[in-house]
Amino acid sequence: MTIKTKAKETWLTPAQMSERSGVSIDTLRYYEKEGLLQNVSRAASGHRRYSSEDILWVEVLRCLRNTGMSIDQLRHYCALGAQGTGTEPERLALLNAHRQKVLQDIEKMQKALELIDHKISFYGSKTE
Amino acid sequence: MTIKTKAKETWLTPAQMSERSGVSIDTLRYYEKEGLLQNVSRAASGHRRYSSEDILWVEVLRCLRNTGMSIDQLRHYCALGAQGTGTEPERLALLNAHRQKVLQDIEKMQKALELIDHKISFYGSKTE
DNA sequence: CCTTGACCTGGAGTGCGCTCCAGCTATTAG
DNA sequence: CTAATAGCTGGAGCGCACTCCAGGTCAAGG
Repeated sequence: MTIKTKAKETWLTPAQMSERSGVSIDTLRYYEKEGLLQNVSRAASGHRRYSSEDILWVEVLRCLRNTGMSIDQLRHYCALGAQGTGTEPERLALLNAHRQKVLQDIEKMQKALELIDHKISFYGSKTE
Repeated sequence: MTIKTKAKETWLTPAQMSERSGVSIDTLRYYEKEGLLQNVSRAASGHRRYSSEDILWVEVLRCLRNTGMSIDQLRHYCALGAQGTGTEPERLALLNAHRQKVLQDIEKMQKALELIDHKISFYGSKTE
């Protein structure tokens, strides 16, 4: 159970959050709908107010998304987080598995890069 | 103009080509339709027969696709190749631009990896 | 009071890169 | 000859990750 410190936080409006995180407002709402972003606060008006915690978490989400984790996997990971204590081993396992995948992806990219470089060097000489 | 050596080549059927290249038959046809795979030979029956050149080229296509080049960009690159001599500088430029993008992507992945590792190390200690 | 603009919701639409399908032809095994 | 297998075509369909839209609410400025 994460205890939110009641200290004055600077809440961000959707527009500010979007600007700050580089994620569109629509996508933020989409993430929330999919359960990737939980317990987003609301102003009396019903408008969202994002906390600094949310900012950090969206950063993590983007990091995982950018490295190829699917929304579905992310949803699973977040669901574990929501269940709280006891799920840490599984969460850790998921992260480790993802880490391996990213390492492999990087390797593949580097292999591909070699081929591209090779192809480029062909153009250096006259014949294709 | 690429002059095909008339020497006995071992032509591959679509099924063989698919097996060999790891690209599905449907995708091979799709690539051809999109102009990424040109002048594929045909048997008298009308069935495709892929040459060893085709094998090599599909490998290049996959390499570029795997590193994030879009079908659209690939189409452009292939169109240049089809136009023949004179387009080499532009082709080279495209490859170089792509190379830069791949380098940046690798860097981003490595940055992301750091965050993931950091997150993983958190689970090593007890608090999330 | 009226307008403006940011935000709300549920749901429809989009773009990409395939993937599948119907209906047909050709080749091969028995 | 027949049946099974592989391939052909044009076009429809799919999954993912958003992205957009209609129709409505709310708060502030003039």
